[in-house]
Amino acid sequence: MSARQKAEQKQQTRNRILDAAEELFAQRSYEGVSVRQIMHQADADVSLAYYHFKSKRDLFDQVMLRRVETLNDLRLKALEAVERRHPDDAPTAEEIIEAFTRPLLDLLATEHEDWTHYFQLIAQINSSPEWGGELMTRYFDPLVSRFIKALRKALPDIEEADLYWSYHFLSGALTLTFAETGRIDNLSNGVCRSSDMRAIGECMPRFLAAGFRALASRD
Amino acid sequence: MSARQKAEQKQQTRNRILDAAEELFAQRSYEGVSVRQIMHQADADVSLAYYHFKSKRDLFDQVMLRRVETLNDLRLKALEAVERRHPDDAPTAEEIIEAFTRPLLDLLATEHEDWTHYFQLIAQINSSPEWGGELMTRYFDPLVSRFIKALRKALPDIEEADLYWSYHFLSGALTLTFAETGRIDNLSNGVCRSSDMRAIGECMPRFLAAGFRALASRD
DNA sequence: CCAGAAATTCAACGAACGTTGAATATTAGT
DNA sequence: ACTAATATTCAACGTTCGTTGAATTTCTGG
Repeated sequence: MSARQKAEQKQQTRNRILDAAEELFAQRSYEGVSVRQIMHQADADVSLAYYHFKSKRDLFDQVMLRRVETLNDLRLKALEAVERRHPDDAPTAEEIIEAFTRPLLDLLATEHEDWTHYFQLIAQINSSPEWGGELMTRYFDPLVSRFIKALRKALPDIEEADLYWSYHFLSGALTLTFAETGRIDNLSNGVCRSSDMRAIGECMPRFLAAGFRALASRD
Repeated sequence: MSARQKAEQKQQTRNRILDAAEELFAQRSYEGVSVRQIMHQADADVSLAYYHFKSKRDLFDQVMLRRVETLNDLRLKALEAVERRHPDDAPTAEEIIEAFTRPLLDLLATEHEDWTHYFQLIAQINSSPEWGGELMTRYFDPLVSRFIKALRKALPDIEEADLYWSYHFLSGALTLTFAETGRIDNLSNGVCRSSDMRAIGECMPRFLAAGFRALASRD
């Protein structure tokens, strides 16, 4: 085995640990899961966690970091693609929201197993007062500011506060929806399914864009 | 001290424990808080928790139950009041959403200390796959079904699935907003404040009603 | 084939966990 | 004042927690 291959195997183990941690953190929260449980699921010794990571908290941070860059990249590219289609005028609010949403839909549709736990984790963090303000800001602020700028251009009449509140409502709807908690399955008696990304893609951007426009138009 | 007064004092202790548990559960999640920490904050001995409650989990359930009836009552009354103002025609979607939202705004505006931790707790539960589907259904389904029925009447052209998805988006926006995580304060650099119930009352129902209407109108 | 680095396992630490049974303090009715 | 019930405290149980240092395996480069 070459040194190259060895390094790859180390990454493999590291990723197995990250996978296990991601899934369990998403299901039962940070404090609700022990390092032992994570390492059992990863099929590795407990102390190996502390060879690959500094602490439980560091492991959590690496779980977050592993995917955030990919996600932010995809979303940014989607936004730039939309803007490239509008060299002169501004894109519509719905197009921008589409760009913000589509990458999540696509990832969940094509690589569901890889991403579903991550989005569950984001949802829990987003609505936690302990972690929400701080972590969401750290990981998503640059991208979000970029989208808000685009939305401001699409809706020139909207007031600043209304713009931020609109995004906040969008954020709540998004994170809950992509967390796939099964709530809507229960409530609708099976009429809607949490995992139905096609249905979500159809109605969510329309719903949210209409909300933005309602606050943008004076009355 | 009469037997009556004694019973009241017991309730006082019980409520002190519930207050402490509510606040800490809301801030750091169920597993993130120990019974010892709760009883320390309640300024009482650890084992007193097990005199008043069967277990940690039972304590959690009683925290949920203590406020849910009050809340559901207020919301139901608000809906009935709206319907009484429309003996012939149907209320608008915005009026119904107002009735769903207003009680929360009022409680947070007038008794903020009492209710803020409860709404934080609801938000975390709502977006947790472990608890979300089950608990939200148990505590809120009857009321929510009642509101959805009213919305169906207000928007006769909406398809069933779109109606449930719309409510789902509303639910996400609502729970995140009332959780007051401080996220919007960071993002907006102080332009918006999580605790500004007046601002929320102004824009949230309009935003959400427009979303519902956008899905109700064919295109 | 051997030296040495890298990856993994073993064994254990003190601390904190949920929970319990017996002891104690407080009070109401007689 | 005595009793019985209720409310609260004390002391401890077995378990699990996050973390660590030393031993051991695995493998590469010389």
